[in-house]
Amino acid sequence: MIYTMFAKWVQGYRDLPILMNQWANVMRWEMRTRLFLRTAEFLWQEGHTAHETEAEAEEEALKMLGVYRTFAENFMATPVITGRKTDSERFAGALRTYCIEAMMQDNKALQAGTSHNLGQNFSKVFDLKFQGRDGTVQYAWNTSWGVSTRLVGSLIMTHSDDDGLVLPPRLAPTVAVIVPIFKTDEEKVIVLETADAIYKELKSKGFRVKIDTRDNMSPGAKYFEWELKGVPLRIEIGPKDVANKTVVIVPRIALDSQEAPKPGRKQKLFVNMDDLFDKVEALSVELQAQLLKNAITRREANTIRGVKSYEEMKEIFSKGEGAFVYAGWNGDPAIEAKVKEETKATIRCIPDAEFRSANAPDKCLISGEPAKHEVIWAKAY
RNA sequence: CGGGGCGUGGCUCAGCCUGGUAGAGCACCUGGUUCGGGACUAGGGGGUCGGAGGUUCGAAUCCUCUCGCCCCGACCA
Repeated sequence: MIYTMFAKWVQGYRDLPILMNQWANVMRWEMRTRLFLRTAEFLWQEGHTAHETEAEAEEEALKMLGVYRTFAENFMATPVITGRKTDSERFAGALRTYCIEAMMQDNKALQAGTSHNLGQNFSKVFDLKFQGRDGTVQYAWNTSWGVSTRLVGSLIMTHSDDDGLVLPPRLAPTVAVIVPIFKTDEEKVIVLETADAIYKELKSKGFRVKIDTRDNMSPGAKYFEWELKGVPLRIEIGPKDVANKTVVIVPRIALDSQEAPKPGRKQKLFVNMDDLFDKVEALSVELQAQLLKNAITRREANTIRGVKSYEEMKEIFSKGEGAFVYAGWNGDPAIEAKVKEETKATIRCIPDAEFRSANAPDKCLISGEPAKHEVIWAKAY
């Protein structure tokens, strides 16, 4: 449909480049579905472009991969590895398929987004031609790229812990929840008045905040409930706080800048009411960064480089879900098939330079032949 | 499509083998005491046991059929 329209719209090089983006619900026949990661119906975003030159298309494909990476890292706090797919994992009609790969907490890999340089494959099928600067008629160069609601799954599986969901502040519908604490009726009046003032102040400054005034629940029960829902910051305010003009802020995850909490405990930060807004803003920024940092640390701790033999790699994948294993590969699809058969691990990508090992292996781990690429092996969702 | 499992108050499940007054925890309602990490206590409401048929004096329980859901495999973003 999109290429049919492209073919009608594009006559000369001045009509290029052209871009169409759409959000659409997609239905797929899936024998086995998995919540968020593989559903029979899902919402996705797909973009398509047509360009005058191959170089321009390549640039676009890489640019969009970068956009996805930025969103994953800066908003979802989910670190990703950018790279290229091998021929066997490449999108059928593409020249090259690029991807962002994330590691979940069970060490399995999840493809979080893709971007394809389609070459002229589609333009030839749909007769998408234009008259070039030199007067000759040429086929356009295409790209396509997409992400889906699978990103929701990756966010959940990257950050959540035994207490429940953990949401990055930049995406959390509620960034902070205020829990008032009181015993007597007199305390209730005072505390609620102050808590409400704080609530209104934060809200008026554009902060996404909620106040939990339910009186049929103990404060502790509320803490657990909001933690379960992944709210990044909790603001506790009780009679003592009102008297001291302070509040207690409890971050959803431990922050490196604060003293480590005792096991089973959470960090409690005593904050002056006067600079509450600045503090809350700073803490949400810090928490956002902490999430990304924790996820990178976890990924690197479960990444294995310098594997000596295929036997060693098989050993790694025989235990639990394994790891990201960096190894040399001779470029032979038969090797991929063999490893998949024997370990269930596949080549997730040929990583970009930034992610390659300092001293990349020069031999294929499986065949012993000279390595064409350093690749990442992992079990995938 | 092949293999396995499950349907019992709102939720999670026990009871079924060996038929005999439908249960527990959570949730809900009322009172009292509580409230800075999931409150306690006393009382209370709520269930055609997925559906149909059969066996039996008697079926949540045994038999037959049927509907729905879940898990595993191949498949796949």
